[in-house]
Amino acid sequence: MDISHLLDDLNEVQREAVAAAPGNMLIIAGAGSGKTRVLTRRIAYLIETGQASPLSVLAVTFTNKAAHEMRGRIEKLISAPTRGMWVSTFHSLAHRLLRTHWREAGLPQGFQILDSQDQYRTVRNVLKAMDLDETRWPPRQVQWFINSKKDEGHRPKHLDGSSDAYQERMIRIYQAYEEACQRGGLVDFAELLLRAYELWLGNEQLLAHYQHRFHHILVDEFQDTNAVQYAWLRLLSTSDNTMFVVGDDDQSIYGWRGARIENIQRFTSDYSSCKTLRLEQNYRSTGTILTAANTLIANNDGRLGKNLWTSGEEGEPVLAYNAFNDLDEARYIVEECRRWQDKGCRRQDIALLYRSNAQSRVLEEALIAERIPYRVYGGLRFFERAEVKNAMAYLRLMINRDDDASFERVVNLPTRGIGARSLLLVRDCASENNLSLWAAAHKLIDNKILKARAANAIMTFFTLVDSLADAAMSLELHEQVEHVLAQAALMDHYRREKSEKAQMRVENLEELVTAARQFNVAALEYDDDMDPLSAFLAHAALEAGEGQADEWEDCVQLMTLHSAKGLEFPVVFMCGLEEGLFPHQLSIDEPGRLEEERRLCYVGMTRAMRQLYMTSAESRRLHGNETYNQRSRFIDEIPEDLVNEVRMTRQVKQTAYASDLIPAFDSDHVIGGLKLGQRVMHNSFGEGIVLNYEGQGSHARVQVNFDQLGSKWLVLAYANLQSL
DNA sequence: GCATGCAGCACTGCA
DNA sequence: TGCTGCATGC
Repeated sequence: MDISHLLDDLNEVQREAVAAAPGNMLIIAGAGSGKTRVLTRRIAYLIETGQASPLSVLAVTFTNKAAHEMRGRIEKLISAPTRGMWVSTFHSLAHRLLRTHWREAGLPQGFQILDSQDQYRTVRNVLKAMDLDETRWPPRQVQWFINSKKDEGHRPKHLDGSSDAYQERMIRIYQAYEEACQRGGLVDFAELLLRAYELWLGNEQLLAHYQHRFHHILVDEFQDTNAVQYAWLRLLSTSDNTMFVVGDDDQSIYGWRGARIENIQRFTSDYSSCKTLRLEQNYRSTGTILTAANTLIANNDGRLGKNLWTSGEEGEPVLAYNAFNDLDEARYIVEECRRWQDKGCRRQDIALLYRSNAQSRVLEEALIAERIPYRVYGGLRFFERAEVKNAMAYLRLMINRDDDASFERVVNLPTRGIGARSLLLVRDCASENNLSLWAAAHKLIDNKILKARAANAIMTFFTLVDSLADAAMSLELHEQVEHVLAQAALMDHYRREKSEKAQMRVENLEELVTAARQFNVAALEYDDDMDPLSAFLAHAALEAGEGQADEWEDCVQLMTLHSAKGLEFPVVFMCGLEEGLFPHQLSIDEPGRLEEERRLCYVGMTRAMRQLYMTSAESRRLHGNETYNQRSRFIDEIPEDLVNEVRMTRQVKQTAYASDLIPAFDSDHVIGGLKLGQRVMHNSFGEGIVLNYEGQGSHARVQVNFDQLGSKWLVLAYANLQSL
């Protein structure tokens, strides 16, 4: 078999990795160093040289995007069909195992996945049932506690709360939450992984089967594995099979999700025969961008050490723009987008990256105003929209009547006369008798505890769900969805609603039918006989609906820095580089978390191929109120000679904030010799920047954001400001 | 039981 | 800013 096409265009280290003799390997792969290429070529090499059959390959990644891309690339490389080869994310892998071995895993056959929204609601219900005050036991905190324990592999029974009353109570809540999930046949994201691990741990035969099957285990983004994932991989690997793991400690950005960067170091000691290779040649970015990123990341301690280099051109300096507010920042960015576009750059080659989703709005508004098409990744995704989740709740109940999360969602939607009082009875009955809500409601009706009216209403609901499930037998997937929308009167419900969003909701429901029609069970790689509806529900929970509509239209790309990982763009704007926003306020005081922010910055910078922009704003409207922040330390950590400060070229023409406070002004307008955005000096407050003004003559006041003291309004006549 | 309006609150990132 | 819970009136 000719394998030259797999090796010819690789550099020396890449080739060494791809064609290495069997054995455990750790590849430290810098950003843009051809990591995915090495991984896919390695798989193709193993198969084409006859060392592996597709059946014996297990390749794991973290995101669906990466998994799809990997499979696609492998398919192009090899002649054999890739069927039977497992290429997927940790979560869908775990899900698949649990589906196949639901009995051994102690789950009902129709178990459903809880996304974090569902999990939050479930936690709240548990707190309610335990009669705990939400202000003392914030559901978010409880949720975080549960997830972090699961990520560590701890069940309530493993935890000791005897020394700490708070801890003790948290453990009891965790316990109660687990019982609620078990009752409802519900599995959250962390549970998928933990259960899959326990499934193998407690089942030698089963484990042996998979150990025997997967001779070649390949892991992407290894730095993002958490304790359970690592333990799971450890279980699977024996002396007979080999691990090929690829990672970059500098790109570990999921510590908050339990990822353990030290798993990389551990790997080399746990697998003593392991060979380590470093991919340091970068094929993506200009020399300037790489040096800037390298210098930045050098501020972190305890790195494995790595220096990216390129044989390509030096390129342009990083452009830094310090806007005087977020609107000005957005205006600058959009203007630059326009310039690139005019120069012939495709819109999809431009990415606007930000730390948190809330930042997208101002950018979107500016793009809309300039009529530049854009696409936002992440944020509220398709399958997370309320109306879509409601429809999905009916579908889930059809498969699993005990799904309490779904029951709560739609038992009275559209309203059918089941009010808070009746539901309270149902919930009480459920927790007293350890029943699901569905079963508890049945019991209440059988025992004639509910009033006739409420009982009838609930009966209507029962009949509806049962008949939907019956009808589903003979319908195609998308017809099932249509049937639900019609029979449960969801479509009518939203058609009647007269809010502005109603139209949108109706369209989303129509889109859901389309999504069901296009959904291809084969795409999920389930070779067992999972029914299409179950597969669709799992797909919705695990894939939240990225890649809906418009994917191919030429659009400017907007996304968080986290979701940009693994992607590359010729032109990248990193927005909102301000202390408190990036690095985020919640991470600033802890060295470990600050370093993770810095790695996130590193990830962002290394997305850029040709031109990198880093923008910031003196003031910003966030969550409804104005904040004033210093420019991010990350910009200062880049060598000055690699950065070009863009000076403000023009003032904003108008502002969209409270227009009653801020009069419109034109660019030539000068107040008392000062302009907006101008730096000034005050005798006692020090230096600052003019943000705003109001009034005229002797009443004129200016708002100045002082570097040390923050923002103040000053009467111009007394302030004695010196312009700088 | 249900629709509506308002006050209070929270809010990083993701499968 | 946007969601949630609660009070209100029907």
